[in-house]
Order: sequence, then C-alpha cells, then structure tokens
Amino acid sequence: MLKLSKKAEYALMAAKYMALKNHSGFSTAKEISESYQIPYQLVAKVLQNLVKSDIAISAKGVNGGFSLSRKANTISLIDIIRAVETDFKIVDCMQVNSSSADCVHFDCCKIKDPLAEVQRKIDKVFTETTIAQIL
Amino acid sequence: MLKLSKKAEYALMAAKYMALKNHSGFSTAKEISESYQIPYQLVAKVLQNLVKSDIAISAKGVNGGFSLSRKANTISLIDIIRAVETDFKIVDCMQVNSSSADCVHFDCCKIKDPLAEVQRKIDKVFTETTIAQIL
DNA sequence: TACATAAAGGACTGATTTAGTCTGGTATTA
DNA sequence: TAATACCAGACTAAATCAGTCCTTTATGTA
Repeated sequence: MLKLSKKAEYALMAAKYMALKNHSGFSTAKEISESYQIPYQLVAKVLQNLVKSDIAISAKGVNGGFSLSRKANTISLIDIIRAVETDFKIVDCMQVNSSSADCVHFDCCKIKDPLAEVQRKIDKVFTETTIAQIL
Repeated sequence: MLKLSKKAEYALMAAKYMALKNHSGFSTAKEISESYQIPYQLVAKVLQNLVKSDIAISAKGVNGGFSLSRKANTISLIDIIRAVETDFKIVDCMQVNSSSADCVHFDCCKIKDPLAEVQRKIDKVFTETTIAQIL
C-alpha cells in the first residue's frame, strides 16, 4: 500500500512540534501528545527512538523533556522515518540483510534491479525534504 | 513501512512477462505462475485486475490468456499499481474520499499539507517509469 | 530526604491487513 | 462434449500494526 506507519506520522509531528519551539527549552511527551491528540505512550516511544538516533536529546525529571539535537533544516524526513521504522524499502529483497532465504525469486527476480532505481528516487525525495520544510 | 504489496509485485512481474512476449499471442496465468514461481490463484486475480483497468486484454478458452492492451512504453508503474491496490497514498487522509471521520487530526493536521508535496513527488516517480523500463 | 515529574523500556493484547486458498461459474475451442 | 482458461466471490491463517499496561531509572524541588 506504500503507506507510512502511524509511528512515522507521529515522529514527523513530534519533530515538527519540537522544531517550532526549539529555542524555548524542552517539550515533554505529554505536551506533544495533548497538543496533537496523539496517544501518550506512542509518542513517548517514538521520541525515545528519535533520541536513540541522535535526532533529539532528552532530559529526565522535572522540567525535562525532548528537544531536537540540531537545526531543523539539517534533519531530513528519512532520518526521522528510519529512526522509527525498521524497513524502508518498497520490496523486501532490498533490505540490507536480505538473501535468497527471504524470497523464492531472489536469484531470478525480474523486477528487483529496475525497482532499485525507483527505490533510489523515493529515498531521494525523503532525503531532500527536511523538517524545516514541513513547518 | 512504505512497501509495495505482493499483489503489486506480482502485477509488475506479470506485466513484464507479457511485455517480453507481447507479439507472440497470449500468456496464460498458469504460464506466468510457473515461470515466475508465483501462486497461480494470486497471479490470476492480479491479471483480472489488469484487464478491468484496461491495461491487459483477455481471451477465454483454449489458446486463451492475457496480453497487454498497449505498448509497454505507454504503461506506467502507477497504472499497474493502481489496478491492484485500492490505496496508494503515504497517509490515509490523502485518499480521495477521506474526511475528518477518518482521522482525528483531519482539520488540524500539522503535516498533511507538507506531505502532499512528498506524495506528489512519489507519484511522479511511479508515473514516469514505464513497463518498458523494467524489461 | 521525600516526592513529583518525566524519560526508558519491555511485555502484552486486539484489531487490521495481507497473502493465499477454495469453490463454483462462464466462455471458447477442438 | 470435454478440456482449457478466464471470472468472481467467500473464506482462512499468518503477519503486522496500533495501542496499552506496568515497572524502572533519573532529576529537580519543597
């Protein structure tokens, strides 16, 4: 279906929220959850993923929260999406570790190589679009 | 996950098969199924979808089968994919009939408009690539 | 020091989607 | 009339996704 997951959507929304108030301290998961009507636990998890990928930084305790680790115009959509999704390929066999064990057609596939070019172009779209452009 | 469905994959493979032998009569579902190791019932269904979308024509009975209805370089990947998939949008709210009933954020969404541009670029990739290019 | 706040992280569940199968039908040719 | 091959819808099992629950760890403040 070529659809982004909710996690990816929420990650983009959270990134946008933080970008919009980047210079006024931390944003909490609760704050983002309530502002954008996103389930708290989900957005919390997504924010943790962003921290793991060094897109955001976090601070525990009172007055803690999350903040983007760098300027919005240096964070691409693909950075965000890769932080929360394991796969980002239009077909399974393009995953880094895929082999003939994953696909009966692996060694004789008729569309893999041509689709790799399509994949490259899609990656380009998400790589070239930054958080700054979705504000 | 932004992944194509198996139906879309099989549709592309079937289209490729037909394109490769376009001028030597019909290809049967069985033939394509066996050549490319695709479950027969699935590829049969996919081929029916292609017929419904006027991408392929069919003939019943002995010596029947399927054939592309026009030249491979006039059939884009998006034609094929739309023939077999109901949705082809990165987020639900971009579906033609979507409304605030489908998404709690519909009227206040922070990322819909920017993502529409991303969607447009992805559509462009699939529109500009034709079957002739995956042969 | 105690307490409130807030992130970290794992386990679990229910709903949805996907892939694939089964069955019966219709049309065509030899 | 028998074999071939498309047409069509219902159905099932497996996988994925979205969301929840619960416990732990860290930090600032009264």
